[in-house]
Amino acid sequence: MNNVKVCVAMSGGVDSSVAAAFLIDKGYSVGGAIMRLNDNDKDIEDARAVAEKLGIRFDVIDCRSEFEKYVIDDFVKTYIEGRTPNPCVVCNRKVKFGTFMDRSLSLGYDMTATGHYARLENSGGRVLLKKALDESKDQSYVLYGLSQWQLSHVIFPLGEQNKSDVRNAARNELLPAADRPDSQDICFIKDGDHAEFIENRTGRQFPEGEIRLSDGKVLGRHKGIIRYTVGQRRGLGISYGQPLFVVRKDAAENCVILGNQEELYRSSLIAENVNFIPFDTLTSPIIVTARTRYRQKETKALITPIEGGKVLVEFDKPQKAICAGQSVVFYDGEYVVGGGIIAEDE
RNA sequence: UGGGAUAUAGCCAAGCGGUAAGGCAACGGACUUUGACUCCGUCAUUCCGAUGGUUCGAAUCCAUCUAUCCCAA
Repeated sequence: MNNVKVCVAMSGGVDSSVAAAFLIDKGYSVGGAIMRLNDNDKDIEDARAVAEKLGIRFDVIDCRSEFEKYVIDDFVKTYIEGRTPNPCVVCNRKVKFGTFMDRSLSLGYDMTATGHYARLENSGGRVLLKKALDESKDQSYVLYGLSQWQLSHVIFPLGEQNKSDVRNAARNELLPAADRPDSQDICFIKDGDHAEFIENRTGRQFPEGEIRLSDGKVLGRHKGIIRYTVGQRRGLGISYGQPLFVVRKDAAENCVILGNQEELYRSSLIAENVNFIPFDTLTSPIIVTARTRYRQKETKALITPIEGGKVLVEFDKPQKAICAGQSVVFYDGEYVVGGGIIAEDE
């Protein structure tokens, strides 16, 4: 038994539900709360049902304005600039472990727990972030942006678990969420059409433009630059004898540039909005392993601090389809060293 | 309207008398708390521009027509 009061961030899904159940079993004083991010009540009612089943307190914390301000506006802005955002990274840093956590703590809780697959370790006065034991479910990539204060108020009950164990636990506990499918896609875009979402939100239309080959030859027309992302192959509608990929987007010229697979490789990039976990600031170059997208195998890289608080990342082996707006995350073995948002490739 | 060439799925293309390769695109699925990538599957059974003919059998040979391209006028 302990008297630590933990607020579990409930989503109505399997992971957060089982996380709550685990903490109850461990003797924590557990309550639940859900972020209200939109006007849809479905998830809220699902989460409430889980909380009732578990017999715990349940609160709804309204995060709509912060979610719009930090996540959706950034998402839209980044796309308009011709880059490809990762809203989950921003949401975790600003909303889930920001607004939501602050408000849950102000309800009287000591800690916040989530259903993320990742681990924490106290060491030398800092809280370190580690990959999940089950690397196939590891979600440390989307958590690199958390501050020490945030990490020191977080519990990840599922960090040592396998997904199948979690599902079985949900069934054993007869949790309503047991067979709910894993979440995927952008939570605030229902039909998967992010371009339509951006057009509706901004009231703007993003005009057609040229699709060019990297040598300048015009191959066809695109349907609005926000519909494409670097590395994309499908949906281009261009038949060329070999597969073509988006190698670059030119927002100023409103054109999409295509090339073959080889043209997708870059050996370095510059990251901004960087955050580090084991230390506050990168003062000298260090060797890490790095990934430039979620669920990618890491590659050895040298990271060097440069002006403006940015970091130069130089890879051992060229990386495919480095995409501005996505996050690069640094690791040291199973520890997350930090990460940042890709500003440009070189 | 002299000569030559080519006509195979949305695009490129193999096939050279024995019953339609492959690539690209597209579509479907898997994977995935972002966008992508990747992987798996589907995609010419009134048929190989059209119509006739030769043959046991033709996209493959022959004839005619049509279309397109090139050269020459």
